[in-house]
Amino acid sequence: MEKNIVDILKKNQLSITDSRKKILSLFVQSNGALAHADIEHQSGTEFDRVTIYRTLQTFVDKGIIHTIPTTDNSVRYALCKDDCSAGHHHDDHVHFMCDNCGTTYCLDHITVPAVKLPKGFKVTQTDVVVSGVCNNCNN
Amino acid sequence: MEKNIVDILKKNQLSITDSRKKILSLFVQSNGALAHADIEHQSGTEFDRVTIYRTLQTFVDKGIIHTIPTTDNSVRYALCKDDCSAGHHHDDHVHFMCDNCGTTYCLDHITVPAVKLPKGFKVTQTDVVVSGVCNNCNN
DNA sequence: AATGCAATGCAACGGCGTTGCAAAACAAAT
DNA sequence: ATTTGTTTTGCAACGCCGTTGCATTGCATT
Ligand SMILES: [Mn+2]
Ligand SMILES: [Mn+2]
Ligand SMILES: [Zn+2]
Ligand SMILES: [Zn+2]
Repeated sequence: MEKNIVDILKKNQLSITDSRKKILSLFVQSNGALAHADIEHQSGTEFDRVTIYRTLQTFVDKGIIHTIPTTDNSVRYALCKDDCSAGHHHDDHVHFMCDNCGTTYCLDHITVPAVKLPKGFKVTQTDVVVSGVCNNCNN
Repeated sequence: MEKNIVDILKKNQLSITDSRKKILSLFVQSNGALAHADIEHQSGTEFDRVTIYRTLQTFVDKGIIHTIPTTDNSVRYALCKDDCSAGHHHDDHVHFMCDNCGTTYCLDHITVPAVKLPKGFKVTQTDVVVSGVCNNCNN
């Protein structure tokens, strides 16, 4: 869906460049989250790594992708399927990391549970990261 | 409690060294989690930063401290108050990061909720990181 | 086609975490 | 207390990650 990719960029008032088209298409095709290294690898020497960093940051700012907290503290990104916009992310779903294949999934339909905190604590965001074996590896 | 510190080290079959005593005492005194930089700062030029890295790793291996997943993907450590031992951590409590003062807390009495996952996913660990304003800043 | 502005590539930098190795410190035995 | 073997430490070096400044290129608009 080359068309679809361009539409997403236009809708977010981003100019259409090769790197943005390529990187965004990688996210659309992928079913799991992508790290900077994944993108660098999958796009060969096509783009400078700085461009990848900047493109990822732009996409996050625009609400096109969101960062995912991980237990191995690496930075991963995935498409926002929620109604995210510039400066307002609403990706309140559970994330899953497979210990076997390393894939990180957005479980978009599993919303994070409410956590009761001690008096005096004000909650603004809750992140849930589940580790284990994914349905793809579990057969 | 100089005595207490040494006891913990002995109980874990670790030789008693200046760096281990110092670093462990920092954790015992602190009410929040510590990053490598915090320890480096609070111990001045007393120890090489490599020693701090190795000491932290040793403590994690022994089940004395545990790592804490954070949303800003920095590495933080805190004392295990649960019955953790070498190779077997059981720190299934919620962690809280204050957006205001930056402190990361172990909410030892708040256990992580069970999360229902789609069929085929096997859960081995669940991490919950809550962000917001802590009870110390909220006054 | 020309213009103004935004994005990219390149080079350099600082910070983080790791590794190898020699020196120092520790624990156990004499 | 001294010796001995083992563990820990400090130092140096390295690679990786993410950032920044700046000149060049590419994009969108007229
Ligand atoms: Mn997600
Ligand atoms: Mn904890
Ligand atoms: Zn898997
Ligand atoms: Zn606070």
